[in-house]
Amino acid sequence: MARYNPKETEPKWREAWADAQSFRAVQDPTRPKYYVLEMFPYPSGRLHMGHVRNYSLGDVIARFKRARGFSVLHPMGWDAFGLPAENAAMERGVDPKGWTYDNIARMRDELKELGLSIDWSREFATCDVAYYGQQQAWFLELFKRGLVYRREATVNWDPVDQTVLANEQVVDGRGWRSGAVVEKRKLNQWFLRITDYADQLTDDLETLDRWPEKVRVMQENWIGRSQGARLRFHFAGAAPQGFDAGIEVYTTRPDTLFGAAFVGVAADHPLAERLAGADPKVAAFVAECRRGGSSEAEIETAEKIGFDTGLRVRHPFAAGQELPVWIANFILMDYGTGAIFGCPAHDQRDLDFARKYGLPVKPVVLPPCEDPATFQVGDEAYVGPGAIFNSDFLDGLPVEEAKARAVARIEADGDGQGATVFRLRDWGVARQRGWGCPIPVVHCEKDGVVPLPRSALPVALPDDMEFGKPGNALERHPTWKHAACPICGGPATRETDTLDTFVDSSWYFARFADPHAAEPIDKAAADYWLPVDQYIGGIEHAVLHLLYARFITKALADEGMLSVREPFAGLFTQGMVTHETYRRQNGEWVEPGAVELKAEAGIRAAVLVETGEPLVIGDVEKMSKSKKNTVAPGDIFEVYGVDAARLFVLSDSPPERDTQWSTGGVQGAWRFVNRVWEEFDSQPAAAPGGDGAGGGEDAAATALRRATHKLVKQVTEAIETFRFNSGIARLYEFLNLLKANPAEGASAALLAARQEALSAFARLIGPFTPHLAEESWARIGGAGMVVEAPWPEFDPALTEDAVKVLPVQVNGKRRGEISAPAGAEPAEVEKIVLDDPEIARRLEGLTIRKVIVVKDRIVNIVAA
RNA sequence: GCCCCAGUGGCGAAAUGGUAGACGCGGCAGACUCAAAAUCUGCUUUCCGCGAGGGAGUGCUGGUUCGAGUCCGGCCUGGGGCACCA
Repeated sequence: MARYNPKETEPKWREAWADAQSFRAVQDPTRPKYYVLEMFPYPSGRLHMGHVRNYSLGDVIARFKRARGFSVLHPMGWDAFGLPAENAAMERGVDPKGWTYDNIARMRDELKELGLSIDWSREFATCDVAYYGQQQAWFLELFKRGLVYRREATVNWDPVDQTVLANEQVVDGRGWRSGAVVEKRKLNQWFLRITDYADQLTDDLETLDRWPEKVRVMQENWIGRSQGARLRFHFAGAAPQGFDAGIEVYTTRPDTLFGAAFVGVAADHPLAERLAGADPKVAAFVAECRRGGSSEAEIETAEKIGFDTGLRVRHPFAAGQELPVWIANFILMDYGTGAIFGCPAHDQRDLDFARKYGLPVKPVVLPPCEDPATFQVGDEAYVGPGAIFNSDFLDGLPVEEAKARAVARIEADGDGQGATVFRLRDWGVARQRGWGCPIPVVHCEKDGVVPLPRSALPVALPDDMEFGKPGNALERHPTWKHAACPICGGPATRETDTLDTFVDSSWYFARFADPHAAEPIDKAAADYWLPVDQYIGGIEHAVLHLLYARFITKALADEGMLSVREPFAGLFTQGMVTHETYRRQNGEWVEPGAVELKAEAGIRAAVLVETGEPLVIGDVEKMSKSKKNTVAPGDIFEVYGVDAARLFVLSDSPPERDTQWSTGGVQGAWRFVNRVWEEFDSQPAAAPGGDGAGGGEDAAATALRRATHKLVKQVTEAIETFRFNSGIARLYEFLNLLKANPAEGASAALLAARQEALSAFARLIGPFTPHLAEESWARIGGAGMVVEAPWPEFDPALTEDAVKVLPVQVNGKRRGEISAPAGAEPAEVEKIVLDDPEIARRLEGLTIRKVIVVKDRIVNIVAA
């Protein structure tokens, strides 16, 4: 009996699958389709354990669905534009394109080694002209629809990467890649009108019932829809020049208007800027506000400061009442209208401001059970429900009703209207980078910004850009940008900004439906395959990629290019792969490969292999180069084979949780692989046929058959509910049972039962350890390959035991057990229990009050 | 501050309201071996007991229930997200 040799078997089966084109996706109208997609990788050149986990998870689903009779699409591609290539180019003087394609070649080999059930004929990279040329095509369509526009805007400028960042790419005031503190700059910028879809993007979240609640909440918060009203305050007396119409504010609490103490505007509000131009004191205050940083820490600690302009406005409801106009640093110009009315009694921030500057605090919402004569607001604003008071025509109304009444009055007076405001901003998509998808427009002196005609596509990147220094290599190129204006034919300059790489990844899933189509998206193919039934990736894209992809899908649907309005029907966010960290006494990190783990007196210790120096075992953290706690998948494959690596990464923790890589763990998986093989290898070739019933009856055979059918049921359910770790645990358990019923010396009945068990087992492990499954299947004479075999079925009659062992509790504590026929009625069970001498002994001296029998489960006797 | 999620052995974890700790890792003991590795077998929540057996136990606390890791209320700790958002 030979030890299982993955180095021989694994490549053999990968070749067999490739030869048979087992994973080719076929548009088959007679079968239900299933589209499994994992977020495609950036081609860094090295596969890491996170990839192994992500793609193994998807592969389990893909292989399972295929076996269940679905027509499966499981493609792979490369998110290939982006800064790392430019950085490599700058540091090492290589060409980003060559560097990227080399990396792709290397990673493709590594991914193929994983034995994934991918249709490689659909592979593409976003840096293929064939891909980004099509992207330019739909970009121009969106341009025509007015979803693309250009304006001067204050943008997030990353001084290290020397490019603009989207709001979503600024985390805690720093660039999400470079970590540099982001500066504010005014630039002419390209935007996609994602805000046109803000309502839909919020509303449709409700339809995504197979998305994690967490992700939906994060998107909802990010879009930040709020219902309120816009409302104009008119100046009492002469209005400043240009402000005859008054000041427009946005509020979500029109019900509290009678509690207004002031009107405030942002420091960069046009009114503040006008006043600053005329009054040095205002100018000085505005300048002071600007000095405040934008980082979270600075905002957190920044004191609320204000400046009384001396201007006054009229209260819209209370005739004769006037409110002072302040400039305040806490009001944001880019939210709402950049102006507010302050109601200190019912808004904490307004209250802090009012206390500081001695403004009146007048409560207008009365909390339940408070006396209007005595109710006062102290240091805490009252934001809860209640009845309006001190408010003229709103008196006595509950908050929600008062809001509606106040808005109705504002609208009747012509001073404003109900309004919805979003936190979401339009998506700034231009990047000042050479390694990206060119924006297909030219700038003509005569005709301005001119989109190119479809016939001028693709606008391809030049192959001879110079990446030796920072900045935009496309801009620097000597000739590329010169072009003819499509309108006048005169000289024009190409746009040298390229698109954010998140644009590239916002539609790739649709391109996979037919990656070679002459149009961006082949409608018939997309109609068949989309939406993605199961999308799998990291939680870090909860807002960025997943929001952009939803937006582009809706925009393309409105363009008639897609029929679906949501790209991903099911989303699964998997956890990270972590590892223990090790440090030398001097604090230096040590990689796991150089560490030997020991246990002395039951306590784990780590030493440096080379010198025996004791190491400090640190926290378990996400695998990262800086902590040196990475393990190269290739090294693991070399020692244990691919299947063991896949199995461990799937078996250790629930998929949504972080999983901890450990040498011991993968060794355990490796042991399982070998033990499985031993069972298959020990089964005689002449064993009776596979339905298990052929060998006659005996107790061991019957028990094994029941266990087999139960196993099929349990593993099937585990895969369907993403509880892969539990499913694998059932397989481990079952293997132990097989070992307890060895082929050697087995009866004919048991051999037949084993044959049935092994036949099911080989197919059940297929999604997890596909190579081992094939080798095992072949060993017991399975027809064809596992990838062609249907998923095993179970006989419900065999998943239920004929005799049930019921635990018996007395007053909720387990005191013994009895056997009863399955489905026995409570009265019958009760009799068995009370006749049991052991139970009777337990009940001595007690009076039975009640006997609870849960059919086939448990008995509880209440006695005193 | 607001919104999610989680808390179970030495560790990763498992348990339709029904025998808590399956399965794996680690550990201990034994078998095989000249020896080691590999492999195999047994034990491994904790306390009392030689034992049979018994007590306690799922972050804390109260409740619902014949019965709670699971449901409800209050708290503690950790993780994630959002936040001068009017």
